Amino acid sequence: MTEKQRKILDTALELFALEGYNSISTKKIAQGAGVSEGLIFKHFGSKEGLLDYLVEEGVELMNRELDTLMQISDASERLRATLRFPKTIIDRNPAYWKVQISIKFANHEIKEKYHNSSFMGKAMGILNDTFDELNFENPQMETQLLMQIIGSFFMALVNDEIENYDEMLSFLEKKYNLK
Amino acid sequence: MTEKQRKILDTALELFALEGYNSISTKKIAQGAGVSEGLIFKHFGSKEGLLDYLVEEGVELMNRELDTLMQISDASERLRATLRFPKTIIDRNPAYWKVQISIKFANHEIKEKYHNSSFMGKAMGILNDTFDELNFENPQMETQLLMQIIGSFFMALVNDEIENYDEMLSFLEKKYNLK
Amino acid sequence: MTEKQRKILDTALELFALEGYNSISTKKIAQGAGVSEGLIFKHFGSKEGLLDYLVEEGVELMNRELDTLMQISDASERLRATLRFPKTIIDRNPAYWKVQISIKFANHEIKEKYHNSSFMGKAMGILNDTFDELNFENPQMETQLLMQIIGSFFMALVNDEIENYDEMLSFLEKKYNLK
Amino acid sequence: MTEKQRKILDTALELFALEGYNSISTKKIAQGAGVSEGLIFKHFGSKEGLLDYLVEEGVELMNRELDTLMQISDASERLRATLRFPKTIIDRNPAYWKVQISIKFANHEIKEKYHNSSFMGKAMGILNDTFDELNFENPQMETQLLMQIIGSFFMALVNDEIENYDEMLSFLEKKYNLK
DNA sequence: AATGAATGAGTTTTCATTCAT
DNA sequence: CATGAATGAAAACTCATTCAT
Repeated sequence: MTEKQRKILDTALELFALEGYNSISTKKIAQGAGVSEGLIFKHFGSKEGLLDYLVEEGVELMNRELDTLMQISDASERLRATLRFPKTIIDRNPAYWKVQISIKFANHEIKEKYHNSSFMGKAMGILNDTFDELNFENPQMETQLLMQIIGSFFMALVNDEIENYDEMLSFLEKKYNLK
Repeated sequence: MTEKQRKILDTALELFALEGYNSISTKKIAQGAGVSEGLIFKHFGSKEGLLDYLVEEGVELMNRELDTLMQISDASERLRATLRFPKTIIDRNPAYWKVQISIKFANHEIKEKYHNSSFMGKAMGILNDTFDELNFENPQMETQLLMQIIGSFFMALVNDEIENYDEMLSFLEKKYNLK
Repeated sequence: MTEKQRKILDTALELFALEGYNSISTKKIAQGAGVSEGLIFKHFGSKEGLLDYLVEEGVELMNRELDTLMQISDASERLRATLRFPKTIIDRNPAYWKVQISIKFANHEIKEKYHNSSFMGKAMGILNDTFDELNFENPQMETQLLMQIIGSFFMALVNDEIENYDEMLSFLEKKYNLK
Repeated sequence: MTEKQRKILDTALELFALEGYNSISTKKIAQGAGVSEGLIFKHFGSKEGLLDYLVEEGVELMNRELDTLMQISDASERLRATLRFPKTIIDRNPAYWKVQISIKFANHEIKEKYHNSSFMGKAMGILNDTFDELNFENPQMETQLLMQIIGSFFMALVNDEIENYDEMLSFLEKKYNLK
């Protein structure tokens, strides 16, 4: 990957997140990245091809993060890490995830692309096993509920809509008997 | 409001929901509504004016639904109704809310408009009072968490992403000691 | 048809003929016609839609010219008129046919469109009947040959590649025993 | 000439014939030939340079074919060969002439290039001498007419628009007293 | 000789909006 | 109230061409 290719990706990621895929023109991306508009199409084929590339990158990185999560052997510890997961990975790579996730939630077409992707199933698998190990009464329902909660936290965090996230974490940990 | 005015609003609502505000042209709306493109501008000034009108309508109806919720005197009953709230109002007016809510969640600009609107505060007020009356330990945190959960249910429901919603409700009611 | 619509058609016809369909941009047409580029698409849908319209117009006018030819009752007279046909109709509507025919012969896609069109069959029918009435030995072959000759004259005339057309006509009339 | 150079020429010839010079991009040629786009410009300077090279090649080969025709000493035989000329050379080198000729007739710019080229004059010279030797009354007019006919046969043949070419040849030979 | 990254001007087409009727 | 002709700016994308390696 050439330097300019990377620059295009970074710029697009940032702009898509700020104003949405539909509102950002390829011209703006090119200007932001300091390259010619044509280069975007040379490298990514189309505006949607560029988006695909970004989404794919996000999926792969997310899968790697989930692998890390999965390797925590102690179930309580793993559940605690899961609750902290949104914040953890956003903190580790702030700009990147802010935009990746806001793309995901802001956009119609992308939601589809993401949804078929492996990592949702993987995440549910991890959670289900965890609740199982911890002998929760209804691991399946617990999983489903927590997936919703974590999803909504992801969205809230990238939109800076949560101030007292730490407080919320303590609160949740108590609910899940982790304290 | 003339018949054509109403037709424009209904068509726009549906199309915005299906493909997103940015992807729908005024031409498509006009064709769908069977009116001339000019008429949209005569009545609503601009495409954004049309959107504003729709959002405003949604806010007002939501406020009325919340008023109904608020009038439930028994706190347990009220909390139960709150959990059921997303499904209840969507069932009462399926097409309407499917689109109103999917507009809200799919779109950048609209999110802002909605967010400043009164009903979020009102909803939080109701929830806070309810948890208070029910002597929950930390009403504020409970409120914040349940707002997230309910929000994510709204989104899941309009996208038909939840199959076992009733089971989920039972599960939640148990969590909130309503059973 | 509004005045501007007609202006677009006339300008396009002229420019297509001068430099070929592919080499003329919709921008050039709009500038030449003194209208906005968008108007072309409002009225004709696409650049190809504009071409279709022009071709269709040509087919219809050609059919009408052939009807006139067909109404000549005397066979010798009709054959003489047929030989003169290219020049006759080009003289009657010089600019129009110059471009219509040069479009037809210069362009790949259009050739197809024209070829399926009725007037080729109609022309062959007229010629065949004529040679029949005049008791030519092999009317079918005569028809086929003369169609080729007339076609090549059309092309030569619109490209101003023939100086001594009248001489050529006399020569042909002798060949066909019309003198 | 390197192997890649030849591949470029062959690919371009074929593509130009299929879709026209203007509609074929250098990218398509490069892809079809399995070379980089840059190489086309290295070897031929520009897209038009590539075209020039192709046209020149065609002119030279055509000239050689005409030389062969010219060497037929018997005038009747030569005229017969002339009538068969389009079919003869197309059969001898089918792919090559199909495209060379369809380029010539399909394209504006190329027509000019061809027209100034030597072989048209040479062909007319041969025909004129032939009709002279055969004591036709008006060799010049005969020449002009037959040039048109042969031209139109070339075009018809490359477009597969003639089924009964042999029958047509017999018919013509009779017309020219060759039978 | 050959590649492939890069460009900038150009292409067709879409869009929200205005205005005379 | 309603239409539809008309606009101009901007959209995604293509193209021939250059150049460093």
